[in-house]
Amino acid sequence: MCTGRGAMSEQIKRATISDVALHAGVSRAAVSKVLRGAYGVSGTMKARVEASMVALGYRPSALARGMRGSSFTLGVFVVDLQNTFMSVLIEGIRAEAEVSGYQVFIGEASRGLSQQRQMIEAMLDRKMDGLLLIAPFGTAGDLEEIGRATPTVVLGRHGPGQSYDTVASDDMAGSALIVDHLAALGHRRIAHLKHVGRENNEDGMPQVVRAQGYIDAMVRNGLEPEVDVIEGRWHQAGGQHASELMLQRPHPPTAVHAGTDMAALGVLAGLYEAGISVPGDFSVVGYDNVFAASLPQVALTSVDQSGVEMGSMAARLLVERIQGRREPVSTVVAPSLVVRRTTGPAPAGPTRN
Amino acid sequence: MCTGRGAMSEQIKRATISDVALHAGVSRAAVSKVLRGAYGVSGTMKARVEASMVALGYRPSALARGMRGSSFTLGVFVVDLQNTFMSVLIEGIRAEAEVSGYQVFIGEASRGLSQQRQMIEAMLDRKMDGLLLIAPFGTAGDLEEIGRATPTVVLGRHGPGQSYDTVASDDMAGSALIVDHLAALGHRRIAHLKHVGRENNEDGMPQVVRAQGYIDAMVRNGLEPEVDVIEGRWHQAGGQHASELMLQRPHPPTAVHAGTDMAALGVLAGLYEAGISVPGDFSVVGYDNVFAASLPQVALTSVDQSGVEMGSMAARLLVERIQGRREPVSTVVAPSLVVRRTTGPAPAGPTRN
DNA sequence: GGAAAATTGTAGACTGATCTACGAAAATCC
DNA sequence: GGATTTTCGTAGATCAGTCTACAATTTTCC
Repeated sequence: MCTGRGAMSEQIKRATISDVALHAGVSRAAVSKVLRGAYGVSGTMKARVEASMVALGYRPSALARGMRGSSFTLGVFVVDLQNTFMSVLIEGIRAEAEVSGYQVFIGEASRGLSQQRQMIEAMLDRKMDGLLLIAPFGTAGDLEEIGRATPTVVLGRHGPGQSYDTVASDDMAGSALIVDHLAALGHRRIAHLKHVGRENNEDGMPQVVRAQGYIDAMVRNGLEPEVDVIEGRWHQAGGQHASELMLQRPHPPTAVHAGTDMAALGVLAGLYEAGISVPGDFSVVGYDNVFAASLPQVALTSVDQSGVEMGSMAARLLVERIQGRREPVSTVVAPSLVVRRTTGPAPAGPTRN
Repeated sequence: MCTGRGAMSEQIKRATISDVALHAGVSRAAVSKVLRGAYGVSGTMKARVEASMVALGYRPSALARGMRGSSFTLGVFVVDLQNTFMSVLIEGIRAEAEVSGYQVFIGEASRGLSQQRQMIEAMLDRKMDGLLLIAPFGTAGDLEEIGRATPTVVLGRHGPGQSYDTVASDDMAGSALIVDHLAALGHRRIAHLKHVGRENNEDGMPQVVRAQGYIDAMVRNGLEPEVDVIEGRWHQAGGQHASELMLQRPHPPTAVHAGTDMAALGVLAGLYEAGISVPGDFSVVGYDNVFAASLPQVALTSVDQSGVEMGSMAARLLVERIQGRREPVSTVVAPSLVVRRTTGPAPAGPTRN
């Protein structure tokens, strides 16, 4: 194993709890008590043990601690790291987890339900104390099962669940903000891109709620006859494809609620290539307020979900759940509209419809 | 602990190796052998044990396995998840790790060296089998120490290291591609944004190599007198600030090698606000070829580092190292230039100079 | 056909912590 | 001042696996 290169590449063995006990002249149990801040330690002993810990550069093995107690680890499950909104959520999670003494590890699974299941099992295999699932695939039943196995908070899906908590943006209100904004600008033919996944288990998924919110708001604005839901996929290519569909209509819409910034960026790309002026001829609204939306060349009007707060809220709920809460909590965070330069007055056209 | 809500919320206990042994009527050691594919198992017993595993829905605890053997976990350390280039690298890592049977967990630490150290210690505490550090902070000495503690591959820093492997883009060649491209377009006053971090331990950091590559290429193109290195930070705000600095010059450059796409996006934002036309009056080149660069509204000319290959290469090296390799390997991946619409012919101006 | 070698399975120590049970010493009570 | 309670510390089981040493077979060899 050890090559003949001399002693410099020796692996330095980590100090264990036994080493500390030996060094301090106490029992392993005593060191463990100091470590956990448990009852039954005198000030003298505590000081002595802590001095030994420092002297030996001791750090407890999270692995071994996890065997009996908790592993002080939270698992964040993410479907797509490319979406920068995820990292905003994660920032909120991390900040909150830090104050509670938990480490956060992120696992990604972009390729569907089976990969997701594998990733979550991997987290359970490592006895993570709690799971944060960001916009996971699967039915509510799948999530219930996970929630029964370990403390779980689901981000980005509307609850309530039986065995897990949820934190979501108020997608109903978000859609209303968008439609009202466009209607106030004089738009009537306002389309909506609805995401349709491969599996059809869409209970509580944002796409369902946003679509419903869109329809409700259209009705409320007296635009029921103009309701126009285009089904597709919420990524850039999906948005680009949708823009082609819209332009092919005999009577194309003048504005679109794209459902997601990624899709909105695709729509903008499609319109750009078709030579349609934004917002002169067409207004586009996204959802998530990702980084790219704020670029001045893009200046996408979008709905902001205050991701950092959602993240820290979720982490807080998770810690509560780890500490024993059983009643499910379902939280909704109010979104806000960020108006930029992809929305403008409806183009002057035939005034009657 | 259990509230009076009935039996439905019972935690289902996981099957352990003992449960499987009991069910199959063999010893725990035998089950362990089957699990590890170790020598000394008859076909009959193997089949029987595997049947029991399936029957009980058994999954080994990665935690317990890690106590003696390996934890089958790779830790990916990331400085900034907002940068979408990271997720491209991670995709490559994950794909390669999967075939070797390792799980990948990502840890982020955006707030400097001490947070980074904490994160890496957390990974060591969990006995991860190997570490992939993406563009970490710290001196080469810090990295050597980590490499001595556990198998380590560093991404995005130029090697070689003693105790760890490196995978980096050939930043020298990348800078040359940029300068040659701009020079061919007739630009002479080509500036470069150099990142300057808080700590000054920049051995092998991309900013150093890219700056040197820029200078070399300028000299090679006979533009030595025009060398113009602007120091700042490689994020959007840094780029925006740099654009102001450049425009304030008595004799402003006509093109910039921004060092990074994030910085380039900031430069573009600054130029946009100043009403400077791109590429009519000014050409901008980034580095990384992130998602936002490909948006048609942005269309940033950039250097592509083929992140997926870099990621899988790094993972491959890490697995080799885990399997016992000691000699450090230092790899450099060739970059390529993606020409889009932020670069164009140099503006016609005073021909002398 | 008996010695040597290979195969197959088990016992039990070990990993590094937690945590219950218990004994000894000190503090409090009446 | 003896009984009771509290405080402080230890022994040793436990978590869920791995892995070495060894015993009991079975196979191979000459």
